[in-house]
Amino acid sequence: MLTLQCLREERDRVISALAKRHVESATTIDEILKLDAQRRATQNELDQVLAESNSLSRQIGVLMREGKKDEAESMKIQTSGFKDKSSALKQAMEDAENQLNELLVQLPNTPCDLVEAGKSSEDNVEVFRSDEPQEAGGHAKPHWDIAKEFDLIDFDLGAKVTGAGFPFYKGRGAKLQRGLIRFFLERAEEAGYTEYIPPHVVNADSGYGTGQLPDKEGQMYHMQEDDLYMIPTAEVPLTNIFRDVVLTESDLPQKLCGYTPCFRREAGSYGKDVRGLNRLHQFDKVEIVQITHPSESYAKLDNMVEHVKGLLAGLELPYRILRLCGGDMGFTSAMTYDFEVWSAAQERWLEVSSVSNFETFQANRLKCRFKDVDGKNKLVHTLNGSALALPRILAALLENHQDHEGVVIPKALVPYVGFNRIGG
RNA sequence: GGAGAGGUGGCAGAGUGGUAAUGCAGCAGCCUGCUAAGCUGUGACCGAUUUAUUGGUCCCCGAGUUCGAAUCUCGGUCUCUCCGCCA
Repeated sequence: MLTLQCLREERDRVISALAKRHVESATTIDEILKLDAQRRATQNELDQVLAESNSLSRQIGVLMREGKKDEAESMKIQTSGFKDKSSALKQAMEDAENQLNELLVQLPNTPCDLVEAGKSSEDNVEVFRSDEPQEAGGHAKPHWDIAKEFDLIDFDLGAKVTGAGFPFYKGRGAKLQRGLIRFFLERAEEAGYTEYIPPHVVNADSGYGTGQLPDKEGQMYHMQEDDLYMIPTAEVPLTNIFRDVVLTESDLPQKLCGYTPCFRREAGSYGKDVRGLNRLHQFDKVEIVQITHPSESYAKLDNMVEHVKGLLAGLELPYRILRLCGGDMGFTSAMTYDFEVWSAAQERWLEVSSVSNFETFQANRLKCRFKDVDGKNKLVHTLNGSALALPRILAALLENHQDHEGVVIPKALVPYVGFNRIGG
């Protein structure tokens, strides 16, 4: 969430930045500032009461030690009233703080200067397009047909055993999946990311830390009995490693990566959007995360974009990169690049990666800071990106690399999957 | 799942009702005739402010008892040991 300090000092800049998201924030922010002032005033009053009561207690302590019980008893009488007064003030302070937080949590991150205003995905800016040709063949088979023909994925079986959106991968389909994961992880390792295998289930504090809670409560599977959430992305456990952590400046940047399954309820999706591998309740993804010094987060964002470009080039897939406009960006992000691969049979773009800089928005919730040269604690910047999400990559591989007899595996991937084509 | 023990600063470690000893490490300053020793300071969070200071909170978390809680009571959580179950 946004910091109070930022709202106090840069009220107008925040309002105009949020306007890029079509969020009208002036009223909320002014209400927050009012509550903030109120809270501080209450705290001053409370501190005074506590100071007086502390000093009396201390004096009683001295008298007791000296054995002057009568004097101590008479002094106790003076303390009556402090308790009511202080608990009333505590309550008032807590109320103001709760109200303030409730409002603060509703404000999304401020988009960075480069981000266009824009209303929807229509207004995203294409910043790059690869040289790979986008086949637009009426003859191209959709991936669900290819998957069936070569028995790579069984959607019906998944529906029987679990439900729609939970496919089985079989035989070469499973190997392809495993090979892709290894390919992505090893490329990340070469780029200096340390691999983690995190828990696939997290507690509510972690969900709050990265911003899934309270905003996107309904997106995650929740295990009521233990109050735990299945992760919608490895971003959640990986970034929460740094919750309540103070790093030293030389620890920065931290670069980590991890493969996990991701679980999303995706309530309300339907139609061609969810056909085949387009949208699943469980899918595999390799995620990269960086924790950086504020001065270099945008340079690192560029590095991450380059890294993902390298992966897609290795897979020889046609793709484009979009800089999301204010209206289409996620709640917590200050700037996001989406990667989309071309689906030859569906003749449309499929999102396979989203690379974002959250600046201090997550760090503020996480309380992840570093000690700067002056010994002051400052919030870090957090970034993450998919590198990459598997199902749509698999779909694009099957559709774009098909020939008359089957599917050709791109050279870079062959060592990881152990075969160079499917069929034929 | 059952029984027991425990959680104090970066680390070690005292503290059974009067407001957190001591040691080590790190950092900064001072001193010093040399790989040293010594001395001083040293956290986080929320505030006030004349930026020199200054109030409050923090002994795993939350409630309670008390003028006063690291210390007593209740609940939670995590760690360790033993038993049971188990890939």
